[in-house]
Amino acid sequence: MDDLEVRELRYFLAVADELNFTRAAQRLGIAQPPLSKAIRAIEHRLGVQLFTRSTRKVELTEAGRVLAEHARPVLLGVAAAVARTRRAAAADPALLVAIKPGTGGDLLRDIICRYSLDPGLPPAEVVIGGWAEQAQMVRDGRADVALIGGPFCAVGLDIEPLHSEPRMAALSARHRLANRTGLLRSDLDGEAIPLWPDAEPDSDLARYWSGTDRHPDIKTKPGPVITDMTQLLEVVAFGQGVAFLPASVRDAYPDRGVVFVPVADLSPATLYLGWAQSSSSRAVAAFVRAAQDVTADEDVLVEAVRS
Amino acid sequence: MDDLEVRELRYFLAVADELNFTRAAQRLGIAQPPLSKAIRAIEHRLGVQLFTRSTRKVELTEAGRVLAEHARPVLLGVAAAVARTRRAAAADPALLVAIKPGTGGDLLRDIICRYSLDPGLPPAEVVIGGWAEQAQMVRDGRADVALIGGPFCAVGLDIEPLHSEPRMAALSARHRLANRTGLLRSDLDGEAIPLWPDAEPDSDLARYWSGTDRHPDIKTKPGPVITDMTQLLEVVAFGQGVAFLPASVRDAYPDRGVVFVPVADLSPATLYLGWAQSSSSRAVAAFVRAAQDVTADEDVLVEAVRS
DNA sequence: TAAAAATACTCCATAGGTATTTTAT
DNA sequence: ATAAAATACCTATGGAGTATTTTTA
Repeated sequence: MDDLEVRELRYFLAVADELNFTRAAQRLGIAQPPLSKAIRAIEHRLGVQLFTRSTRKVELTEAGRVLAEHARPVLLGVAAAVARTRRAAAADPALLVAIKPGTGGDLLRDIICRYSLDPGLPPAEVVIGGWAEQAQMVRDGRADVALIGGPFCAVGLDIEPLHSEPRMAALSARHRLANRTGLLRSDLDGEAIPLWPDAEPDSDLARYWSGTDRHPDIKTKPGPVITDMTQLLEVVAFGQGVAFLPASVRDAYPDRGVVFVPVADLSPATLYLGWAQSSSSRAVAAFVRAAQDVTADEDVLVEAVRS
Repeated sequence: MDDLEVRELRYFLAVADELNFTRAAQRLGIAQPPLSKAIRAIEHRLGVQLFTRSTRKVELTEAGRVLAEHARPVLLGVAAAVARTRRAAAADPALLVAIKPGTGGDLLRDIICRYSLDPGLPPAEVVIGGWAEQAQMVRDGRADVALIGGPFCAVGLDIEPLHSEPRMAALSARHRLANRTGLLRSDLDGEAIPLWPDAEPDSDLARYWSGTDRHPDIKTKPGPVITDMTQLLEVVAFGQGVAFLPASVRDAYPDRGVVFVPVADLSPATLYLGWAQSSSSRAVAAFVRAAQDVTADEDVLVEAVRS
C-alpha cells in the first residue's frame, strides 16, 4: 500500500521525460506493454493519476510533476550510495576531486598539497569530467568534491566560493577593437558567440558564456559549435567569434593570436568548491577546510602585495 | 550489475540497525533465510562486503557504514515522494505546517495570515506532531514546512531562524531561590531535571533541556519522566525538579504555582522555520517569505518600542 | 551446547515478453 | 487510416516460506 521501488521510479521518469510510452520503453530497453502496466500499477498503489493520456497525447498531471521532481534526487541518491559504497570497499579508497579540463592549476595543486599534509586521510585523486558535469558527478557519487566554474545548479550540493576573477573579452588579434585598453559588453553587441554543444540557447550557462547574464536585453548571434578551450581560442583567432573568459585563461594557454581586453560590465568568473550536501565524510571535510585555508592565505598575500 | 532496490535498502538498514539477522527479519516481518539471502545478493551485486559476520557477531564494514549513511536519506526521499504526490492529487491540496503542541501562538497566526493574503496559493493547515518530530515530518513528506524549537538535526532541511528569546528557570513557588531576581545556571547545580522520554541522556536535546548545553561540566540529576508541557509545569510546581524554558511559556500557560527567574548564562530558545532542502514549491517559498516578512515587521516594531 | 547464520528446497507472485485490440486524431 | 496505448495471455525469474545444517562462542 505504499512505497515505490527504484525500478518503478526509473520507469516513471522515463515516461515523464518522453511523454510517450513507446519511446520510453525503448529507452528503458523493455517492451511497451509491461511499461504501461507498471505505470498503471504505480497509479493504483498510490491512488493517484500521474498522467492524462489518450492514444495521441500523454501529459503529466500536477501530482505527476510532484513525483517527477522528487524522483530525480532519489535516483541520484541511489546511484551515489552504490558508487560511494563500492569506492569505500576498494583496496585504495581515495577522495575523488572532479574538475573540468583546464581548471585548477596552481590553486588545485595548493589545496591538494595542504590536504595531503594529514597522512591519516585517503589520498586525493583528480578525475576530469565533461564540461558541465562536475556537479552531477558529486550528486551521483562518481566524485566526492568538485571544482565548479561558471553558473551551475547547486541542488543537492553544499558549496563554497573559492576564487573570483574578472572576465575579459577574447578577440582575434586582427579584430577592430583588439588594441583597445577597455570595453563594455555593448561594444561587442552583434558579434558571433561560439556555442558549447550541451548548453541550450538562453540557458543560464549560455547567457554566462555569451556575457549576457548581466545584459538580458542583448541578443546574441550564434557562432560555430566548439567542444573545448583550444578549439574556442582557435575560432576566436580566426575571427569567427568572440568569447568572455577569465583572465587566467590567457596565462594557461600560450599565445594563439588571441588578445584579451578587459570588459568593465561582465559578471566575474567564480570558481566554487562543491560537495555532497551534509556529507559526513572526514576526508571531504578536511578537503573543504584545506581549500578554505589556501584561499585565505592567498587573500592575505594579495592584501600584502597591495599595501 | 548496479542499482539497489528500495526493498533491499530497507532490508539492509534493518540489519545495520539490529546487527542481528533474526531480529531484523522479525522487524521486517519476513523470515530470516530470505533476509540473509537478500543481503548476500546485495553484497554480490555490488561486489562489496557489507557485514563481517559469524554466527555470533554481526558488524558493519567500512563500506557498510557508507551505504547505511546514504541509504537513510534515500528511504526518506521515497517516503516524501509518495506522501507529497498523494497530497498533490488530493481534492484540496494544502500546505502542511508541522508544529509541536504549544508552539507558534501569535507568530504562527501572523505568518499564516500573511501567507493567506495571496488567494492563488493552497491554504495552510497546521499539523501537530510529536515532540521532536517536526524536522522528520518535513523530511518524509508528512509536512511541507515546520516550526522547530530547540536543537535539532538540520540534515535534509533548509532552515531560517525566526525568533530567539532568553530562557528562564522555572521553579516551584516554594523553591529556595524563587524570589531571586536573577540566577546563573550553576546556582541550580544538583537540581533534578525532568526527562523527555525520547531524548536519550547526554544527547544535544537532553543537554539543551537541562540547560547544560553551555555548561558541559555540569552533571544533571534525572527527574521524573514527563511527556508534555502541562505535566512538566506540574512536576516543577511540586518541587520535583526545575526546567529551563523560554519566557513565552509563562504567558502561554496560566499560573500554576511556578515562578520564572532569569538565568544569565543559558542558551536562548530559538524558533526555526524548516522546509525540504531545495524545495521548488511555490507555496513553500511563499510561506518562507511570509515568515521573513512577519519577523522583519516584528523587529521593526521592537526597534520602534525601544527608541 | 545453544544461538544464530547459512543452505536446500519448494511455491507463487510478478516482471517482462508476444500477439492483439481499442482509441483518438 | 494510423500511431500509440490498452488488453489478454504466457513464461520464467526470483522473492519469500519451511525444514535443516553448519558454525562458533
